Amino acid sequence: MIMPELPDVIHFKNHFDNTALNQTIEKTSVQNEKILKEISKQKLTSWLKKNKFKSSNRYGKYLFAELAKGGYLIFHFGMTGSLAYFKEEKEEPRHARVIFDFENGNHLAYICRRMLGELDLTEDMDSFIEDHELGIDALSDELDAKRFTELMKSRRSDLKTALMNQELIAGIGNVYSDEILFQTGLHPKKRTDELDDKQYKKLFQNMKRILKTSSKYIGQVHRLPKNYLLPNRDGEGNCPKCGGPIEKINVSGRNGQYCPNCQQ
DNA sequence: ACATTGACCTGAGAGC
DNA sequence: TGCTCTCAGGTCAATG
Repeated sequence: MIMPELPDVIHFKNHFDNTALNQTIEKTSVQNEKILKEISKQKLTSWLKKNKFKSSNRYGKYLFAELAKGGYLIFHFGMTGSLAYFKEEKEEPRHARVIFDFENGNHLAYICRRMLGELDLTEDMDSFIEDHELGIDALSDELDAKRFTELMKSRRSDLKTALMNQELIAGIGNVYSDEILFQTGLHPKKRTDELDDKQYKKLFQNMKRILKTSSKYIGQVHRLPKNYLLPNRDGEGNCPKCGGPIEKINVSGRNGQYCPNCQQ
């Protein structure tokens, strides 16, 4: 199953860009109004009527679809959200909460099984990002090792919690924080003030590399590099580096996984 | 300032 | 086969 973190949202963005851009939206069907949360069904449907998705931007775990007539439709995927473009009505995916019908007869479904995601509208991306107190995007070119280190050290918490804090760096969730720490050989509960600059640089480089690499193989974990922890989650999977058992660890209420041998 | 806990929400899959 | 029930972990809010 896909847990929508930054690499997954890159994947959704690619799908969206390859299918849904520049087509007139004829109709928007809201199957479950609770997914809108901040906006009304009327506002959404009227805003999108005869409009077009002009481009898209990803920020953290959010996808902003720019509308030809101004403003942005914002997709947040919660834990179980995704997008699927389809042609025939009978192909409509399960748990589709909102469906966009295009002039060409095709459709885009916003799927969200557990209803923890949200669709929203905004006039301005920057103010939305500010209002939601999102930190710098994890893959932003403006984020370098120095700034990353400063951000991480600004919180006195454990590494895993700091990595997942969207106010510091936006985009990393439970799965990829585990992977980044695993690849760097750091224990999830190590404190942010226990690392030196060299270790932070390594952590930073691994973060960038893992997020980029993973985005190419969403839904096909077998194609990930052989030393990744990710395919070994949830099961009797062993550590791909030392062969030892993967253990669960509760960090800030999250179910983290790590190798006690490789991550001291 | 940070940690902890619970609420939101639903269904896949485990276990019996 | 079918029932029950645990569990998944993104984000926010309340409490310690």
